[in-house]
Amino acid sequence: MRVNIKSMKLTDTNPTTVSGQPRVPTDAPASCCPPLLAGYLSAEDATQLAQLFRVLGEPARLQILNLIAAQASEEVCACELVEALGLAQPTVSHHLKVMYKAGLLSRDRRGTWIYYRIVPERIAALRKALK
Amino acid sequence: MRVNIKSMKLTDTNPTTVSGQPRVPTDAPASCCPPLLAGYLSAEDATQLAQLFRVLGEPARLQILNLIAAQASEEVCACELVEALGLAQPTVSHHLKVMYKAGLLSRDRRGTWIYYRIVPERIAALRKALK
DNA sequence: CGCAAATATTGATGTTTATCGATATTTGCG
DNA sequence: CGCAAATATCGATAAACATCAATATTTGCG
Repeated sequence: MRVNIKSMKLTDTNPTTVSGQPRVPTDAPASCCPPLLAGYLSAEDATQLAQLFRVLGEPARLQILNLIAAQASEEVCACELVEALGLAQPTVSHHLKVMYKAGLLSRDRRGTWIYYRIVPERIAALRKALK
Repeated sequence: MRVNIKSMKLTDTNPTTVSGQPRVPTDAPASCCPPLLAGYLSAEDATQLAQLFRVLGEPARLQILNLIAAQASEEVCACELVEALGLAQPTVSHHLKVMYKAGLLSRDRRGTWIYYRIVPERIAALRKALK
């Protein structure tokens, strides 16, 4: 799919922060779905929730989360991940994009590097959905 | 180099119970993986855990869980699911098999019918892994 | 056994997606 | 601007998988 330049500015990249504040993509709701095991789950809720689980359904992505969580700084540079995961750079970039779009990661650009953090509320929402 | 994410080897059906006791597949460990966000997650752990999440990464399967949880009897007949989900019978059968093999569901055959239950420990393990 | 109902398997098909090499874009710096 | 490093996108490929129709298997019952 080819996105033209004008719409790209709006949909794809949102302005990066120069401060130290990580950002969260606008299209990812903070909490997604009602509890899976209590109450009624609509088809749309099921689709949303499934999409989130699917993001976690990839070993490399789980390892990314684990690697970030292991840092005292609570963040990790994308460049480090390439080496740590043993995957090609485009592959890592893809996984980061998927997780970012799912709202599981926030990003913070500092110069050439981009640092990723876990969005804890998003993980908590997932845990909550498993109630 | 291509990393081959090995799919679950579906050894065929294990013996079903004739008694009223639900069974759990032997190849599914009760609890799977160390916490995702604390401690070190090995590649194998990541693969195992990802496989579990992937099972949940399908709306129909989430709806199955939700439907079972909605029953006062805590169980549901496979035949009811076909109608409830609006999917073809083979498709439902497939989803049930996947969830059963993943240890998320237990089954109990009573005559021609097969009743499925949620395996709560398995869900709890998943929630625990999201810590 | 023979039938009917429930469930499972098979085979085919279309979609999604993980992966990589090649290449483009972004960013800081001199 | 021009260069180098980090990241993103593109295009291709292969694997995984959801889905269904057709068919097989299982089960209870008479």
